[in-house]
Amino acid sequence: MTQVRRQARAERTRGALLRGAREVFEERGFLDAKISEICDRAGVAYGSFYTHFADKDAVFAELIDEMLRGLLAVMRAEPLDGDGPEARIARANRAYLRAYQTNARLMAVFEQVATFSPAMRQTYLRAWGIFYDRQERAIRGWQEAGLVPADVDPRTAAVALATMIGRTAYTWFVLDRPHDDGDVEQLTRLYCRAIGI
Amino acid sequence: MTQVRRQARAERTRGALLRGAREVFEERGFLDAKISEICDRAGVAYGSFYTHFADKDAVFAELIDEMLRGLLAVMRAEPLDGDGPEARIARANRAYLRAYQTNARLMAVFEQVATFSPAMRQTYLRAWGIFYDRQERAIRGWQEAGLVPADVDPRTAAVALATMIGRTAYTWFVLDRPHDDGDVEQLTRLYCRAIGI
Amino acid sequence: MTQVRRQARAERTRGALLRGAREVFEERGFLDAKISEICDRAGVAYGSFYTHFADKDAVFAELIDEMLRGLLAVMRAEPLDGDGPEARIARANRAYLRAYQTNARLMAVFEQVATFSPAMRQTYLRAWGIFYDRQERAIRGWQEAGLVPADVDPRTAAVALATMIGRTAYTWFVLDRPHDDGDVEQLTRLYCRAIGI
Amino acid sequence: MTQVRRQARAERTRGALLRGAREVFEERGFLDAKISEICDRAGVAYGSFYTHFADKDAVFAELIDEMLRGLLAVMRAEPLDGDGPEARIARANRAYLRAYQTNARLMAVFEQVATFSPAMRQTYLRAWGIFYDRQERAIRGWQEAGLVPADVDPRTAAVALATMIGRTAYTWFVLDRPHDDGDVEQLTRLYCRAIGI
DNA sequence: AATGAATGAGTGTTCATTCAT
DNA sequence: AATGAATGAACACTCATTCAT
Repeated sequence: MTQVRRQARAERTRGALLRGAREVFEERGFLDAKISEICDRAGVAYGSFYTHFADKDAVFAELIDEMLRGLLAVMRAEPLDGDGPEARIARANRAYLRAYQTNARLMAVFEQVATFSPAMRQTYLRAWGIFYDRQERAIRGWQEAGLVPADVDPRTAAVALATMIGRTAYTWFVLDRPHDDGDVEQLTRLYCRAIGI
Repeated sequence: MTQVRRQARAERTRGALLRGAREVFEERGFLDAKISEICDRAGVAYGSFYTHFADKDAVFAELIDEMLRGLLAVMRAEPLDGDGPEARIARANRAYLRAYQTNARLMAVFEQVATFSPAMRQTYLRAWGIFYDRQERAIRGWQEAGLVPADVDPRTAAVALATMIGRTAYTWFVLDRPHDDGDVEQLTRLYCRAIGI
Repeated sequence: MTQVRRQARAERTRGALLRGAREVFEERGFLDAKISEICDRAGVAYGSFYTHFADKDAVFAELIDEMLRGLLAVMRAEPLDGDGPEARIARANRAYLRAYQTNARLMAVFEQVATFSPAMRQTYLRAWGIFYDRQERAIRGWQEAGLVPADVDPRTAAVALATMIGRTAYTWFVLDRPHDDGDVEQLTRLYCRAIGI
Repeated sequence: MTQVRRQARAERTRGALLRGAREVFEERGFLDAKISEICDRAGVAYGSFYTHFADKDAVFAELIDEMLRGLLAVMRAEPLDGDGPEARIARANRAYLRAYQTNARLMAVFEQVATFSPAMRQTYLRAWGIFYDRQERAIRGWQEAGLVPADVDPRTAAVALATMIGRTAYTWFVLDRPHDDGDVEQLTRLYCRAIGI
């Protein structure tokens, strides 16, 4: 029982630390985030941080994993309006942009860290790999169904168009380029036409 | 003449420093670049750095300005094969990707720094603004000539497609995603189709 | 209890640092005092300095506050020989000079720092203000009691005579002007006569 | 003739440097005075400073010597109102305070530097020695003439009272303690009474 | 588990002074 | 004499991480 209580307490501390870390990373970016401030926000003693995380990179990695899992969940939950490739593409784009916006501040830090941390770059590449694969499979399927012309290379198209969507999200929600809701449809139209739909 | 000789010496030192800085930034990224190493590479005393640059940010900014100017020059020099929108788009993409590749390592650092330095972010946004504007004008012109459908929004399309090309360059040359020469053509085809050409 | 022990350790470190700082400031003056040397004297790691003090100015300020408090305590403890204004003035002068002498080396640094640090200048002015006020009140009291002529302006006299005593202490104990014990009496006689006693 | 012209030119440069130095020292104090700023003010090349002065201390010393000479000249020029010891003391005090005020900003720096530079401290002590001696001689004379009681020790009184005047000047003109013109008379009255006049 | 004091490596920047023209 | 570029020693401060209670 003491065991259980201890674990519960530890879990609470850990959770507080995670929440504090997210706040601090979002406000200051990775480089200017101080462990001491994370502990302050968590209402936890300075040294306790290291009871739960190996180092600064470790909390960050955990936060990103959590965010990425949430992102996929949100995307899966996105409703499909109508059917056919266009509806699917619209859904994927809408879902991605919505999920990105929700996490924009942490996403910004993710992109930042991927820039100088080899480990985080791997995570970044892996996440993109998943998107690329998924879209490649879809395009390939449409192609086999005769909905997409044969001269489209599914892999290249998937990479380029996922990149377009992904970086547009960054441009809109991190760099704050002005945009409006209609732009999401425009984006989908560009995507569809690009692969000949 | 003495005047000139003096300036010449200073110019030489400054140049050496700039070259050393580029090397070091490319090898280590901005954060791990040490002024002392820059000076070593330049064969110049530590303090001389500060004779020519206010600080680390200042050399970096100068390097980026220089690179950006070079990039535009290279792009202007790219030959046009054939005519019509498709040839123009192909040319722009080819030029951009080639120029990016030439400067890939410094570009990577540019993207990194834009991630945490407000000043560099401004430079970054300004540079992209130029590309967006240029492509928007082109699309608008084709639209007026009846070559591009009316339902394409020139601004949104320009931003999205420039982003696609730009981020693909990063993906290929910085993140080292595999790609081959044919992919450039694929990219151009996607671009053209996306705007209905 | 653990709490107490912890605080006790911190208090010990802090005290060692304070003692080390006093030594170093006294030997080298403020400008040539190095944090590293303070830590060496305290037998403490470099970084520990910053666990206890914000910066060099902060330790110094604390040292000065402590010294000033001690100075007032010593002065209050000075015995009064006889009564009447002359005895009181003699006592005050004796006390001040004795207390100054005890702290002469740190006093010298205080005067030095007050010369270029606005914050320390404030402390300096405040401390003098206390002396001025006290002597002004005394003179005013004697004046009301008919012991001091009406044409003496209590404030001006207090400021000028406190200044005389104060700067004489500096001259004797910091600048090492030769002087002997009888000079204290001379000083008191000058003070008394100056205000017509 | 070239010789002469050269010398004249050098003299001009030197003078400009001296004026620039005074400005900068007065504005920033010794520690924050930069050779480069002195040269800027003088409209002279950076390196030329060392053609005329051995180092920063050297210009400062020269400035102080010049100021001290001027101070004595101003004091000698002060008119004597009436005769007798009181008139002489009034004159000396008036003269000193006036001369101090004229040079207050540089005086402040002089006091500052005397605080950490052994050489400047010597100059400081020497200058005060002159004042002490002069006042000691005067008091001794008046004592021999029966104008001052025998129990006054001329040396101690001279040192203490010169100190009073000198530090009051600092207090008024450097530390900006409020004071008015009548205070000069008060000061003189305190001085006179102190020595029994 | 929690606490918070202790640790110490790491580096950008300043600026007086020197020196080659 | 004048110029101004080159030099390099010197140092405070930060903060992630460790560790004794």
